[in-house]
Amino acid sequence: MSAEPAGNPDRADDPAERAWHLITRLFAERKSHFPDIAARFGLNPGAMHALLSIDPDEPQSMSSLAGAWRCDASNVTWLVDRLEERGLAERRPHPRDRRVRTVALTRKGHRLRVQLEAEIFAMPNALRQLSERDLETLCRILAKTAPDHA
Amino acid sequence: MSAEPAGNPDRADDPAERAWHLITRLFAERKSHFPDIAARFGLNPGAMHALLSIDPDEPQSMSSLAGAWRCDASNVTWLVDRLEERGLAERRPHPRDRRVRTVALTRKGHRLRVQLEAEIFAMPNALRQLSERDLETLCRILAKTAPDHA
DNA sequence: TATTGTTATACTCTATAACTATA
DNA sequence: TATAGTTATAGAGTATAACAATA
Repeated sequence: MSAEPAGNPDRADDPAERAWHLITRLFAERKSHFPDIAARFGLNPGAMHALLSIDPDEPQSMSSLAGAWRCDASNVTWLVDRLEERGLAERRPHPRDRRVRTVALTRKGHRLRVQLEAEIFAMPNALRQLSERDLETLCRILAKTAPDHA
Repeated sequence: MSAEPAGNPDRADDPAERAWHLITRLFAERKSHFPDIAARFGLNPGAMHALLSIDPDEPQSMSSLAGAWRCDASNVTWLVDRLEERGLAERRPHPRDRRVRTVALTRKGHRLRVQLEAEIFAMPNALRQLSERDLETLCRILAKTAPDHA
């Protein structure tokens, strides 16, 4: 949302808040570039979101996309129409239920998605400036926050 | 964009990429809640973005907002109209240039913004689970990435 | 004459309701 | 009868162009 870094100044003495503030600041620097990136690829926010969130490996039904995107089913129809027009996605029949249509990225859609991800999730330069040792420490600690951490 | 964590799997051996992957994963967890939060406050994405990005301390001109929001000036007129209708922002005359109108948050707008920020930038629980010692280490390293780091 | 902001207008995006096909 | 998806339609949001006021 805002390009401003986050964090409650009243809790600057809380190390968890301070850490989160620093993390959001790192992310805010990227976030401000999103509209430019989308425009450069000729994508509107909806198409960009769709392209990034369609599972590249497993086709999903229209209704599951409506759930994931939190929008009406009729809007999924419209959005997928736009992606199909650009050759980025395609509807496929469901192997068992003939009512269902699944959506998959085309080869072209895949390629665009990869390019898009590279720019959207590009690492901020600020991180690159840290020493190898600091980066390893960062990874070790942050790994503990991952859902699959033992 | 996507709720998926980011990072290039091909570079999993690069500690900077690994660290960034872990950070984006933390942020993705928050990002997925944004639509709910906006809906809960009765805000659409445009209004939420506007409320968060209007400088609470210094009124800005319509044209500067158009630049910041990367949209047409006529859309700023429309958007600010909506905020004014809800009593969240108000137009003010510019002290010297009578062509210019500046936009400022009302007291009500300020209050809503604060509430909004608290939810948007709420710290993920995963961070809270780290030890005091890990959090301090995190802060020490991340502080080096801040623009004002000596 | 150039710039700021608004208005008139059209186009894009999204939702609601009615409909078709299948289960 | 219920569900998946589309179509018809209306409404919200955004842009382009013409305009009024001021510099």
